[in-house]
Amino acid sequence: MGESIASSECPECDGRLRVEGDETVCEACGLVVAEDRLDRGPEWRPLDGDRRERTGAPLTRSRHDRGLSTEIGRGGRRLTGRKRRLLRRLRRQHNRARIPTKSKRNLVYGFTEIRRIAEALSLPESTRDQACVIFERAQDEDLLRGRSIEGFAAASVYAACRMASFSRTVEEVAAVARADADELRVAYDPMNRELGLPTGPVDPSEFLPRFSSELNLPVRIEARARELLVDLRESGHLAGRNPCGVAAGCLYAAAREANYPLTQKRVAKVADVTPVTVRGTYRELAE
DNA sequence: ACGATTATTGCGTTCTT
DNA sequence: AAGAAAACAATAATCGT
Repeated sequence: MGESIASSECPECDGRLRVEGDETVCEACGLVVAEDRLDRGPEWRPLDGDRRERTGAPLTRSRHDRGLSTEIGRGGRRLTGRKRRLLRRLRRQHNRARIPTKSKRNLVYGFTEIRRIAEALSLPESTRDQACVIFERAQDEDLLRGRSIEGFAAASVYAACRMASFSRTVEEVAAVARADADELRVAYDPMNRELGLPTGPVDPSEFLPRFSSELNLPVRIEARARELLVDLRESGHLAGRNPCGVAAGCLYAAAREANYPLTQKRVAKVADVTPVTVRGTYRELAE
């Protein structure tokens, strides 16, 4: 067989690949491996009323005007002073007209920040756009007043990741956002409450691929850790525990089982927990 | 405000080289 | 024998309810 259609490992980090919407993304690093947005029927635009009469270029959620903007360039410089002044005036007025209201301005700012965060986290487009949807809903529900836009931008990204089973910790998001972890939480809580986000508890297995590849562990160890995880789940041992810590503990146990050299300290570090926590789930596994 | 989980710190023990 | 890693314990901080 010539070129295989679906290789199942990420070319960057060997993480597992998953199809999400039009994209094939790496669960570990979020790299978009393949994109295919040709002829997939009507564009996916949730929560957007019935305005589906437009046609044209693919729309993106992450610009307030969904990419349908026109700019007046400053290309030719072979103009007389009078025409240059005219053009300059036109350009200024045009740019003003693009942003009709104050609230739109906030949207623009929020979307810009979301783009920036999503870029820093190498998130797939679909997740980024989902974050924009969430942000816009939050503003429509008037959740923003008295709270920071940056916090909501970060929280939107965090929420979108969780909804895509792509969870990042609030610390990870806050690290690249212009908001700290507290701001993120202060924004996320009302969003989760008022918007009724479909986010169940975070499954520790969502962290296995990323941790595993950061530690360069063989795939068989990650697979074994996944098995240990379902054991824990079935015996009800992971209620209320930090999912990162549980994932780290399973990786450690799997490595030790295979006599693969991996210290508690190292897994604990990539999982952003302490060795004590790793040990906690490790001994749970020794039933 | 409460109970459970986790972090932190310190220290005697076990494993590796 | 020396140094690192894992285990243990007590207290403080944090989180979910």
